[in-house]
Formats: sequence, C-alpha cells, structure tokens
Amino acid sequence: MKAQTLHGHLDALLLAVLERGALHGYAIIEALRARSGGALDLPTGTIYPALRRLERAGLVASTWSTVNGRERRTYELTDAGGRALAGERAGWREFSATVGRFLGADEPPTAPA
Amino acid sequence: MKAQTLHGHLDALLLAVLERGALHGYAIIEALRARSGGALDLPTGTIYPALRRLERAGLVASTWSTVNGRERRTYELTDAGGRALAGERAGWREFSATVGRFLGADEPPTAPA
DNA sequence: CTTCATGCGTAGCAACGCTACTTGTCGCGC
DNA sequence: GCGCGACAAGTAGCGTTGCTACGCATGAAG
Repeated sequence: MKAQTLHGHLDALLLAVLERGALHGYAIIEALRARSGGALDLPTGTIYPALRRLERAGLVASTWSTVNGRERRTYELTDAGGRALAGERAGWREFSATVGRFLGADEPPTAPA
Repeated sequence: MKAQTLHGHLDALLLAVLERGALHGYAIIEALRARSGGALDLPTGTIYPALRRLERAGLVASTWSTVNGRERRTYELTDAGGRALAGERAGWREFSATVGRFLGADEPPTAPA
C-alpha cells in the first residue's frame, strides 16, 4: 500500500491501537503491522513524531520505564483521546462512505440482513 | 467533512467523475457536490491545479471551447487515465479495508461467536 | 450600476508523512 | 572480543498535496 495514502488518518489509527491498551512506540508499530496483516509497516520516523503530536494535543499520555536496560516510553489514551477517537471514527465513516460513492466497490450499502 | 481528509484521494475522485463523461472544471465541482450529497464542496483553487496535475501526468486531456462568450476547458479521461482509475480503485479498496479494520465502522470485531 | 453566477487561473502557505540518519543496549555467532 | 541484528527512541530536512485568498472576465438580474 502506498504510504502517503494515510495522510490525515494516521492519528486515528494510532488512537485506535492504543484503545486496546497502552503500548510503547515500537510495539505500536508491530501492532499496526500485525493487525493490518502486514499492509501497514510504518517507519519509526513516522510514528514517533506523530505520537509526540498526539501528546502535545493531550490525546495520549506517556510514561517512561526501563525494561531490561532499554528505555521505553509507553503511551496511553487520555479521556480526550477517547473522545477524539470517537470523532475520528465518525469522520472516517463519513469519509469512506463519500469516497466510496465515487470509487464504488467496497461499500456494504446499509444492506446487511 | 474536514477537507484535508481527502489528501491523496482527490485524483482518484476526479478520475471517477470524468469516467462518466467529459466535463469542464466548474461542472466537475458541481458534479462532486451533487454526487456526494453536498459533502464535497471543493474550491476552484483545489480543482484547477489538480486537473492540471492530471493533465501533465497524461491521465486526462483537455480541449477549449467557447460557450456563450465564456471560455471553457473540458477534460476527458485518457486511456492511461482509465487504467490509473482502476488502480486507484483497487488501492482505495485495500486502503479502506485496512483502515476500516482499525476504525471499525462497519466491521464487527472478527465475529466473536 | 452593482451584484451574482459562471468560468478560469495563480501565489503562497501549512500540514503531514517519508527518507535518512543518529544514539544506545542486549544477545548471538564467529 | 567483535560485529551484527533486534529492540528502542529520536531528529532534520524534504516533497507532496490541498487550502486560502486573490485576480480576471462575461452575462444576466436587480
């Protein structure tokens, strides 16, 4: 998958990963890779700055710890982050529905049953 | 809908609109607005440069005409544009499936039962 | 005559993610 | 002991992309 397609949706992805529990940066990368079936393999230079952005915005909080002599910064969702995630989810739904109407195909058109 | 969410998908949208027939810039904006139910209301400063980008890339071709004393530049999909659109569609499908797996919108969590 | 819809276009900006690089520990193979 | 790869965090600089804010012109409506 072309990487820059993510533009504007990375934050939401990060929040979604952290929703399931606090993780440190490196683990987040692995979680994204695992849960996406390998489609998402983001470089550290993408993740770390994004995480700091989210922290500055108050959507995540971090704590340092040392595990086996290695420094770890573990991030967890704040309340504001949870709320933001809900908004991002709604935004994603609208966005994907809208674009899907043009690019067609993948939309289960409100017709489950 | 936040505008910059489009990032990276605008070209695909444009190609998709032109797939149904040649249109001039202004009409493209209206077509996007109409087909999206008003969700997509893009300013000319977004559309025109994008169209020129696509033309430079050989994905669309333009012809000038004068209608009622007004100059119009009409764009139509080239063969390469059609092929590119197919690729964009595939890319969109993969992208929305991947992000959807995290933002969950329409995906129940891997069917617990 | 002014305003609005139609119609095209550019300049400059800001956001975002990527590439490439650095720093450091730990464990394994040679 | 030494090098290398996995683990772990980070920064600097760049390019792409869309947006805001303009400018120009015509025709119809008030």
